[in-house]
This record gives sequence, structure tokens and C-alpha cells, in this order.
Amino acid sequence: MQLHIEASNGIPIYEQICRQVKFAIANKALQVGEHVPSVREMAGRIAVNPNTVSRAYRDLQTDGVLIPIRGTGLAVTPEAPAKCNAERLDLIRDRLRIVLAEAHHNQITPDEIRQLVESELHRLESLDADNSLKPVTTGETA
Amino acid sequence: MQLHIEASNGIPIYEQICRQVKFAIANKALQVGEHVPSVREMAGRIAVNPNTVSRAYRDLQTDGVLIPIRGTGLAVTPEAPAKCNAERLDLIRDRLRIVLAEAHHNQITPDEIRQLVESELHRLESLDADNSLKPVTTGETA
DNA sequence: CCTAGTGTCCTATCACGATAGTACAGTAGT
DNA sequence: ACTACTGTACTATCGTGATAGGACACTAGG
Repeated sequence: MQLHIEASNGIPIYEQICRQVKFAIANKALQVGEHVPSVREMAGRIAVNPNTVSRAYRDLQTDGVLIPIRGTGLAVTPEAPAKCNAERLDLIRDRLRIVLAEAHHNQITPDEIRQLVESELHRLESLDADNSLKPVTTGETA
Repeated sequence: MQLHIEASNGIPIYEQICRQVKFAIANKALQVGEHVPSVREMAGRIAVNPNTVSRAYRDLQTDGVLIPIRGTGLAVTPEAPAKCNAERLDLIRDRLRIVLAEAHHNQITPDEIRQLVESELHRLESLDADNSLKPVTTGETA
């Protein structure tokens, strides 16, 4: 259960938390019945206000993904994996749709879009390669 | 010079205006020396507050894309086409990068991403086809 | 019982994007 | 000169995302 929060990529922090918890469940990094990190611990871990985490967890309860266990914490519901699996690609599709629509509105051709996508995919892969080659170093070259 | 403003796709309205003016220049829908629609007219056209348009135009001046002609309006600078052409793909690439990074962080595979992209591209094309088949109708089916 | 840990609720404050309305300096056309 | 435009500036207000800090009810473990 490790979250990647981006200070601002346009998505509110509480929503980023929601999305990533769902991804974690879809990817089986979080199992049914397992407790999600406590509000205060998660807040400390990702350097964010506890209220913001609480807001995210509240939304996840509304979605039926988490269930409160009084005085103990929040557990992943039995229905969660199915829901999160179903949502897995939709969460990305919705974001992707906005970007591609903008591109299309502004006469970026499908081939140009494909080229951008491929170059970004390669970029992500090479970032992975770098990280696996030197997993400990902090990245300084000098 | 026709803008597509989305109430909220995460990008502030004033920034959407900026981007689309740049795209219009890159696509030669706006020529050097030509005046951009007046603050008040643009505001009326896209149903937005004049201050918001003004903010966008101010940013475009800072970027050297527009130059004020006192009492007359804002004109496209001679340097603008080069700048906007250079930025054309970058504006999309930056947005795309955020989405693909999120997908990648959450174990969406490159092939799944490619499939999403292709299905969205086809979707955009079929929307175009619909619009060109019935370009006049307002869309009511009953 | 008591303590430390849960989630939850509440008020207050701040930044930012957006709106509303007003005002002013400059220019073009009559 | 007068009028109708231009851009620009200013204050005030609103909603939302986020922070800060305090308070409460509950539960597990000693």
C-alpha cells in the first residue's frame, strides 16, 4: 500500500487517494478484510492533512469499498475487488478521454497522438529500467 | 476562431482559453497581425466572465503571443506562430504524461493503454462522422 | 479502569478560480 | 466634441480544496 501523490496534477488530493486505494484493491495489494492505513498514519506518510485523508475514506465508504469497524479502522469490503476491477480501466479512460478530446478539437492528428503515446510509454519504461538498475542511489550524477 | 470550453475538465477556464488561442494560431485560424476577439465579445461568446478572458489575454501577452494596440484590441505578434507551433504538441504531451504516469503507477499495462487510446480515437472519429452527416440539426430525436 | 489507538465532527483560516459590477485611459468613426 | 468601442484595474463575493486544531464516541490491550 504505497501511494504516489502529485502535489498538483489537476486532481484533488482526496480524489487521488480514492483512486489509488481502488487501484491497490484491483491489483490485490489490498485484500478483502484487510485494514487500510489509519487516517493519521496515511496523512503522515504522504505529508497531507488528516482531514484530507478522512475525506477520501469517507468517499470510499460511499462507494462501498471500505466499511468502518468502530474503534478499529476501515476494512476492505467483500464487494470491493469486483467494483475496483470493473473501475480499473474506466478511471484511466475518463482522464484519457479529456486529453484526447482536447487534442482532437485542436487538429492534432490521430497519428501524432499515437506518436506522443508511444514516446511517453517508452519514457516510462526507461524510467523503470533506471530505477531497477540503481535502486538505492538518490539520483545525483555529480 | 471558435473555442471549446469545458465547464470543468480540471483545467482552469483562463488556461483553456490560452491554450486554444495558441492552437488557433498554430493551425493558422488566427494570422499574424489579426485581432483576437475583444474581451467582452469573447466572454459573451463562451458564456464566461470578462475578467476571466482578460486574465487569459494577459497571460498570452506575457508569453509574447499577443500585443496590445491601445484602444483597438490585441493583435497576434509576428513571433507567435513560431512559438505556438513549437508548443503545439507539448501542450498535449504534458497533459498526456500525467494520465499515462498515473496509469503506469497503477499497473495498467502498455497494451491496455494502447487499447484505450485506439478506442477513444475511434470514438472521436465516429463523433465527427455523426456531425458531418447532420450538420444542421440540433440533436433532438423526438 | 485506563491509555492509546481507531473514525468522525466541527469551526476557522487560507489560496485559487470565477463571478459581478464599476471605473478609467485610450482610440476610431461620426 | 461625442459616442462607442478597445484594454485595464479595482473591490467584493462565492465555492472548493486544503490546512490547522480541537473535541467526541468507540474499542483493543494492558
